[in-house]
Amino acid sequence: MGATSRVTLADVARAAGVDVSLVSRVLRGHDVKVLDETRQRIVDQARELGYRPNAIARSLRSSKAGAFGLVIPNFSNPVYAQIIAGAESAAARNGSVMMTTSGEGWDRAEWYAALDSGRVDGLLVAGGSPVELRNLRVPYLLVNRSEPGIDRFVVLDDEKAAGEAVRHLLELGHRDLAFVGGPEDADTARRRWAGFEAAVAAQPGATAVQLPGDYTAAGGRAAVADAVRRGLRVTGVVAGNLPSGIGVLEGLRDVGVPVPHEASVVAIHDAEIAEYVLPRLTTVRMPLRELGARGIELLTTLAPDEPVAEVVADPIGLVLRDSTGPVA
Amino acid sequence: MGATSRVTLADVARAAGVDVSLVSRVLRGHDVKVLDETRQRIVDQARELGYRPNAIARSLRSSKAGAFGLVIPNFSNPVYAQIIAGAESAAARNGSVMMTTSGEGWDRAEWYAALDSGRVDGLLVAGGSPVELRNLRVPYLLVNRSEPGIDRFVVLDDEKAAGEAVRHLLELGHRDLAFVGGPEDADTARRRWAGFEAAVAAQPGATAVQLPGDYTAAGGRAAVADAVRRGLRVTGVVAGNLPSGIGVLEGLRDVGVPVPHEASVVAIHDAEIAEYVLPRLTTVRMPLRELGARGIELLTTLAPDEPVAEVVADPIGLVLRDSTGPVA
DNA sequence: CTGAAAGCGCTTACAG
DNA sequence: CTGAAAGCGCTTACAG
Repeated sequence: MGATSRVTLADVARAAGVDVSLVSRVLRGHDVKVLDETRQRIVDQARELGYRPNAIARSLRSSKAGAFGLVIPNFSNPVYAQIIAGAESAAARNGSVMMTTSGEGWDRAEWYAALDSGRVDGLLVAGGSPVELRNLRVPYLLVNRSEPGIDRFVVLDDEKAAGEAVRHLLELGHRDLAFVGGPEDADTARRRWAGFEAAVAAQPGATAVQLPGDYTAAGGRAAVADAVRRGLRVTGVVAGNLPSGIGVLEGLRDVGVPVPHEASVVAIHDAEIAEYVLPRLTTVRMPLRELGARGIELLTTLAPDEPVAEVVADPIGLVLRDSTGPVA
Repeated sequence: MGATSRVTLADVARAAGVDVSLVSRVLRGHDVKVLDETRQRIVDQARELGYRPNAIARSLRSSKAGAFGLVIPNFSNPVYAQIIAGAESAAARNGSVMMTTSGEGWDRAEWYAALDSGRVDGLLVAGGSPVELRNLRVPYLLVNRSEPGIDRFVVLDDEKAAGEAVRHLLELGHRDLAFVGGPEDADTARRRWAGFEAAVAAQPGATAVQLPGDYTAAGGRAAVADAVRRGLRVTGVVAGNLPSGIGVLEGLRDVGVPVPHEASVVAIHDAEIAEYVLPRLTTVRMPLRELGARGIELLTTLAPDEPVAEVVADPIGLVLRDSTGPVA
């Protein structure tokens, strides 16, 4: 482990017989004009001693953390995994590490204070309470959500995605369509409903109804099962997200409606789990990686208080599996 | 955003008409004996100015990062979500933030250097190449794996878990048992096989066979399907992990063996996805949260180079669902 | 009870 | 081409 007293710039300088400032310049690979021999001595000694720059000291001096934070509500949603992957790649290109956290076990306020303390150059916020954001010093950006009164966010083109789902169902001949929504405070669900409704309205004779959901499998299951039991006529269902879609599959089974023979189901968002359910779930793939990457790019290029309201629209596309088919 | 020039201790000190050192002591809530009136003035001014301590400066001064890192191979495996959750809670209790990262997009060596630079007080390593670990300055601990030549790790009681799975199948009357293994380099798979074999051996007349897997659904599917096609007689299958188990379900369907009527399947590890497949998958729940939490505890209590080889054994337990039943 | 000083490990003008 | 100085924002002995 060799956690024995870290080697500092001063150690290298002493060993090489030069000043620390010269070591710093040489090792950082700056504009330095040094004798080849001196440079060699410095580089050799640095390697010999196993010198590693101290990021903390560098940060303090330069007021640059070399790190970005990503706040998510929890790690068990595959949607976040994709956002994280995109953000990590973009951060790497920037030479910054990505540090993702969900603040489980912390008091919200304390936790935000701990994050907002110079440790990161910017914060991507994909979850957590928006109230605390206002007081943040560090530049932040909402990803995959917008919030009234917050003028910095990147979202996906939820309307387009819902529209794709509807058009797929319409092409298969479905006319009685239902949308399983999300929780009250999810702006994504509102936009998806808007896209759903608009796409249905474009088809004469087609009807749109919204079923109350909460973005969970249990919610989706109950929503469709209840609706069918109450006599709702529906052959095409668009689920607001993946868990809902899986729930819808179960709900339809509960009430004896075979999928895709008597009803088709499409969910917004794609992830591996869609392959594992039965029938394999048709989805609309969303550019989540691209969203995460774009978030980091904006954080690195925008002024800290520059407003931004961006929509990442591509690539969005239907992933055809077994839960959709022609109308019976 | 107010990203305008951060407020420092010096600003508060000036406003309160005292020295920075006093402000530091008061705000840190140390042993300080101060006039109530002075303390009040300091506290008021700090709030008034919106002072937030700079974690970087504090770190540099105290050589304590107040953060722990967790390295995982990727975020899309639900097993890691549970480890992360446990680690975050434990870190919070310690007043430290947890920063999780997978290094996607980085060159391994560069990335380890970026992590090993004073940013964290310790590193929990649940993935990534072990070779780089040797050169690390920061104290680290392997979680959920062991590695030859590395004497710091916490693992789960994989043998016990496999044993539980086997005993469940034996109780149901199954005697021809198969284990779907993991990749060559997964020590967890070796331990699970050992536990499987020992438990089967304890039952006279029972037979154990190992099928080659790779911890993926595709691997599990191919393994059982091939085995059955080749004429292997098996009614009880233990899958080395969750994806394998889901694959086994599909493989059995491929070759027309109904589950649980003609074969039972149990997977090691439990997560929400087990509820979503058909039939719902019986699993052995592993203490992953506890593992993550224990990792952080050890990192905070152990000397940096103190060896540790710990097994987190509880709670391990069967989660009975629909993929197991009495022998036909 | 409070202040002045030193120093954590760097980087960046500024001299020479 | 190289060195000496200042300073990033803190904390912690040490004085008084």
